[in-house]
Amino acid sequence: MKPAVTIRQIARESGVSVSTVSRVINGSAPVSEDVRRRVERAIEKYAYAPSGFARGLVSRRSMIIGVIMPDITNPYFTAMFREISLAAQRAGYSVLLFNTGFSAATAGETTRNELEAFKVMQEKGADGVLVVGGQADLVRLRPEYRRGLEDMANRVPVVALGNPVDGSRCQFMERERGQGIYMAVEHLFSLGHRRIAFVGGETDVAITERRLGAYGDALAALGLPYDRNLVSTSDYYAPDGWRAADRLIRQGTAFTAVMAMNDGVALGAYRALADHGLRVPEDVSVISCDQFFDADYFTPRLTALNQHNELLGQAVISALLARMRGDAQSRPLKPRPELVVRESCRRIS
Amino acid sequence: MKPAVTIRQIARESGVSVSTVSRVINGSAPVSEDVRRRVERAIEKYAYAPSGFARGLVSRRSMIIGVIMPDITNPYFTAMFREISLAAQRAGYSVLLFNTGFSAATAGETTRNELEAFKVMQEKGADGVLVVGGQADLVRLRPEYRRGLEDMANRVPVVALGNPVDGSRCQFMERERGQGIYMAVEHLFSLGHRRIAFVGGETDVAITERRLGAYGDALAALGLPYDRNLVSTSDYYAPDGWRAADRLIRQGTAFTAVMAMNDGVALGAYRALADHGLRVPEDVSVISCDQFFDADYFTPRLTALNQHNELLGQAVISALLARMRGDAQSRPLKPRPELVVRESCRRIS
DNA sequence: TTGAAAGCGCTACCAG
DNA sequence: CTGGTAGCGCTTTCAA
Repeated sequence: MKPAVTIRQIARESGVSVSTVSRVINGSAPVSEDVRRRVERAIEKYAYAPSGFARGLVSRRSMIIGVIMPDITNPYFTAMFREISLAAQRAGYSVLLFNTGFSAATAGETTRNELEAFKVMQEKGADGVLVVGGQADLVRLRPEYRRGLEDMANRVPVVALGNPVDGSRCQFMERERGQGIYMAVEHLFSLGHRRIAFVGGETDVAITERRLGAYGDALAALGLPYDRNLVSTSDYYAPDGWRAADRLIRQGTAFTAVMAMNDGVALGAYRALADHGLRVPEDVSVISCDQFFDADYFTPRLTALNQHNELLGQAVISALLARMRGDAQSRPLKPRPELVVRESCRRIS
Repeated sequence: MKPAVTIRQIARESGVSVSTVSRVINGSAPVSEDVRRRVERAIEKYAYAPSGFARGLVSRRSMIIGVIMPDITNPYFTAMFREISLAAQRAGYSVLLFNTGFSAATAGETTRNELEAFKVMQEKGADGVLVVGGQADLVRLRPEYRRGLEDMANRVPVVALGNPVDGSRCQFMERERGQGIYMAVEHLFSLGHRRIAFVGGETDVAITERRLGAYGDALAALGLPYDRNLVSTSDYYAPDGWRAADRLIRQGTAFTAVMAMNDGVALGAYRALADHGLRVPEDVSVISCDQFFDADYFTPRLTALNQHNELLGQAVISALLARMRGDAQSRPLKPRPELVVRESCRRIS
């Protein structure tokens, strides 16, 4: 590897002082046209890239935004990440991504990863950090986590998408409060369904609890009884949807419709249903509470709630950028869920 | 935001010199037990995090690995990223991820993003960088790209997963050379299929060209004619699979099986087939050339080539880490594709 | 419009 | 085993 070229070499090469080179790089003060050109030529010639270390040391800015997520493999996070990354780049920032592997089931071990991420963000001098899900999504946080999060928030602006912790210095933003669930239950109800199952999601995770709560409330509002045998939780992916639906079917609970936590879970549910000779939507209707990318390509096309995760991602990064700028806390837009009716739900009797 | 605490404050607080604090932080020299404890207590008390800027400036290491990918939304990249991220973290590195949005169709604009990423990696002092796909995957590279890549490779170890460029300082690694395609074609052939369509993928992208080449070769080896009406390219996602398959059907070309570029494309093809009243596998068999996460949950379960993208991710990051260590170039393991027979292909007449 | 010089926080070397 | 100190490459006064 060639040794990196420094500002001094550029200065020497163009016959000016380092201060002047710095000025042309940052446009921080007027420089004569002639000098500017000479300097730019030298920079070009040596493919000079100013050292972020040195810059950061004096400017106290890294132009790095940290993003901490549990599982980039999950389309929900992926969709958000894409927006975050895009907005960050547009604003001139690079993104340091930590994929923590956090899951409620393994919180004992995976919390370490999150704490480690918090520490690293401070070390790298991130100008702002986004905590998306993970332990922040849990109903109850571990004390170490709270402390770690707070330590970080004391040093750098942080926006967390998760369950609010009061007295915290981070700004918390929440996902939908369950309004979408009402729409879904009502849709199913209007189609004649009375035995509506809920499938997928992990207990203790705020979003699951919230949706389950909304599901119960919606049933109650419609005068339907709440039957706990109709809820089969597991996790957020296709295998979990399969498992949860399979369990539901085997246990013999009668139902005519299933609400799946998201498209992944719905896919698994489709599969489990088919395995038991049940057709969608002829025998069972399926609706997803969180649409991913391919709902429109499922067979049958999947009726789903579009939670506008891209907008959520945009909202979260905007809030962080605003916070970094020191702007007054803008009222964050909370995307409103939208029911997209496709082919997986059917009117019955 | 509280001002960051520095090593001097820790030194003062624990009544020792900064050198000593540095020693306990880095374990770079023996320190008496008593002193070590005092220092550690102070570090803990102030939640001290050493400045990566200052450290990097002197040590010339950032403990950052850069990853440049075109689309984190694509499960192929996502699967690789997860492995990369995991291995990097294990080795003590953080990951700076650039999602460039590169696509062959918009190379004109998106190449800028890649070049920008190269520059940023140098500025941030990445200790190594991984270029996964993007323009590196194209059959022909733009000169600016080559230059940008080379400039970066002159300063930092880089491993690129893509079409090899000779005379380059980056280490190139390639994805499968089409062996899997033979297996797929043979499988279909052995099931009695003679009219095998190829769907999805963008022309000019190395992997597509390679697979198309292998497809042609396999047909030839089996004594089957190559009918260009049987190939319908588009892109790598479900909508593209739909479009390509739909076009194929509408144009009236006869076929009994389709090879889809990947699971996303296969999903779209399933959909297009269904839209035309064609059943899988009764009327048409479908096979995917690149299995993603949910093949086993499709209905019917999707027969696919497992290209072991996770292993690829591991191979790529291992190669980079080795390169960073200055190890001799280890012969990189190239995962061998594996045909996973499920339910989407059927024996015919 | 330009240059000189003082650090930013840390590591590493040199003394002791 | 410990402390002092010289930079690392840059930005930012302060003078000229």
